[in-house]
Amino acid sequence: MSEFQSEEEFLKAYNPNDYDRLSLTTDILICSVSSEEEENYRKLSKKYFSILLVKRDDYPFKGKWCLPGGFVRIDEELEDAPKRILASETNLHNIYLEQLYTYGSLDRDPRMRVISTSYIALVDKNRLRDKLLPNASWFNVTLLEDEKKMNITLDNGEETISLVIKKTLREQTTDRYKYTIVKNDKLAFDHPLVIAAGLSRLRNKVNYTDIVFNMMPEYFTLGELQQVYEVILGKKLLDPAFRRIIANKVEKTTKVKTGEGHRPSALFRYKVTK
Amino acid sequence: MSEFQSEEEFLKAYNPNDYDRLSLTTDILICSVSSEEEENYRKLSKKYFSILLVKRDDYPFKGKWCLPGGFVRIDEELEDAPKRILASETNLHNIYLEQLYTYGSLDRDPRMRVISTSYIALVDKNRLRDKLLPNASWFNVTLLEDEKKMNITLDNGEETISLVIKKTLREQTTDRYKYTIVKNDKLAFDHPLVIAAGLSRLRNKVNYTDIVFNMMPEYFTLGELQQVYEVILGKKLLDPAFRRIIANKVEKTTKVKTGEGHRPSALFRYKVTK
DNA sequence: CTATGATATTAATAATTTGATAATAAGAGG
DNA sequence: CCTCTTATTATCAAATTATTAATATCATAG
Repeated sequence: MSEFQSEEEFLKAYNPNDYDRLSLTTDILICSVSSEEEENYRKLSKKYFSILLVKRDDYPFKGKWCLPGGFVRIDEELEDAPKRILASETNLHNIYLEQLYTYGSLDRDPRMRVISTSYIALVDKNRLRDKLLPNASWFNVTLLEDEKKMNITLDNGEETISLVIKKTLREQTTDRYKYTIVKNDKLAFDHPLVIAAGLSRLRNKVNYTDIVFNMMPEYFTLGELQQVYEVILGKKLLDPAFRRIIANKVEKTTKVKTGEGHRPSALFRYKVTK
Repeated sequence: MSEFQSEEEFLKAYNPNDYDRLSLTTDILICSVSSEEEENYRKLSKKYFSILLVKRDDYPFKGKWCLPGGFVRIDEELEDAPKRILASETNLHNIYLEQLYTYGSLDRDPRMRVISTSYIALVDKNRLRDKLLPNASWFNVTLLEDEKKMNITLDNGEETISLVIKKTLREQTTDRYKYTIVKNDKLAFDHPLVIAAGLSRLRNKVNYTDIVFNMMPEYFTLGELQQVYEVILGKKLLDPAFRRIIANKVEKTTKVKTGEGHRPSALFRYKVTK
């Protein structure tokens, strides 16, 4: 039973330092697909999916790649931290942002006990007018997944990062799979787990939301859109089936994309449905 | 650039107190359905869904109900905290436990800056042999939801708690809905948000996982199972459709349930499929 | 000891969705 | 103008889901 007469009285006597305190950081999986500019410049024949990594030029994990992130300030709303970091990396505001998972292993940071809440952000590269920070780079993502593991390959044109994450089936006791990093040479912290969680979330959510359009340019062909779905889902889709599913999410414009050496495609736009 | 020559050297010089530190708690939404014992005793004609709340007998929020929870210890794995608390409340181990969401509003705890990672736990009440702690109580849950709001009613036989949570549709900028508490008289902290998040997660996950069986007794009739699905999904299901969906997840036993005043039902058991 | 009520269970059929293949369209490049 | 390539649409088959109806079986009332 309490020795206090009122909530006010209790709070006045309360000493926050009586409890364990720890540090909170946030890590952001920033996702996008290739931009029109990039496609013209590099003569790419298809859309691909990519994530943004930053090279660490300081300890810990000096020289390794990591997700953009940083400490959550004591006087900052939790969701404002990823927004702030996103703005500092890309100079973009008003970005799709969704909380992924909170990681809190005792040994995830060699410096001290750090908890990290991860977020996934989806951006349209065409909106990125400013240059990236010098130590940031977009990595093309390839994901091969089966019941036992995820093979993730990241490639920025100069360097290839190969991750293997084991999926352990758990029966009743908790979430369906437990993810364990079994191969990781070049990424800092437990960031492979964040990437795996983000790609899984995306792969799942693509099926029942319009989330993908956050990464698409304003105008796109259905072929390009289908390629993005295919990369995220990791499988080929049949044209008629894809078009049936997508039909009421997009609207045809009068614009077309020509010069591809074949029949031009109509350009579509995302149609917000109520 | 760093003034250190190695990771070891850096870590030796590192002072954790240079950064903001805050407290981390965990809250657990413990879910179950009515037990056989309870049904016999109270002559219940159907299964219902319930969550466990604890009455606070100390400040802050003295006299209000809240989810079981507590501080995460500095030397404790993040997932071990909810396990520890679950064991102290129910004396059960090896329970289905899944991380829900991390809440970090500046004003969510009047004492100080506290971040809370919430979990959902699913238990079979029939396994609860010990009495509950004196200040804990199971509340029957009714959920009415539409595009604009969630109406949640909690009832433990003596007291009724009525929550209203507004769902604000957000277009592209983030997760589909933003949840805001618009009515809450009897729950502490932001726990109505945790309940809403948990019920949504359950409602969604029921469709593509076997999660429900974590709350079921070993033997159950298909009618009872269907009732649980119906309460979670908040809608009536047609018998043949339900049976088709559930068919390869359960196996018929030779047992039957009689004495109900009508044709007896076969008892089924969960069949773990590879 | 039979009629009735109640839910269990399954059968049968209609409606809808999805899968797969094929046909037609139209610019680029020779 | 012919061929290549991808775009786009049509068509039909296959599978799934929805709906209705029929039958089963015990408890209880009379």
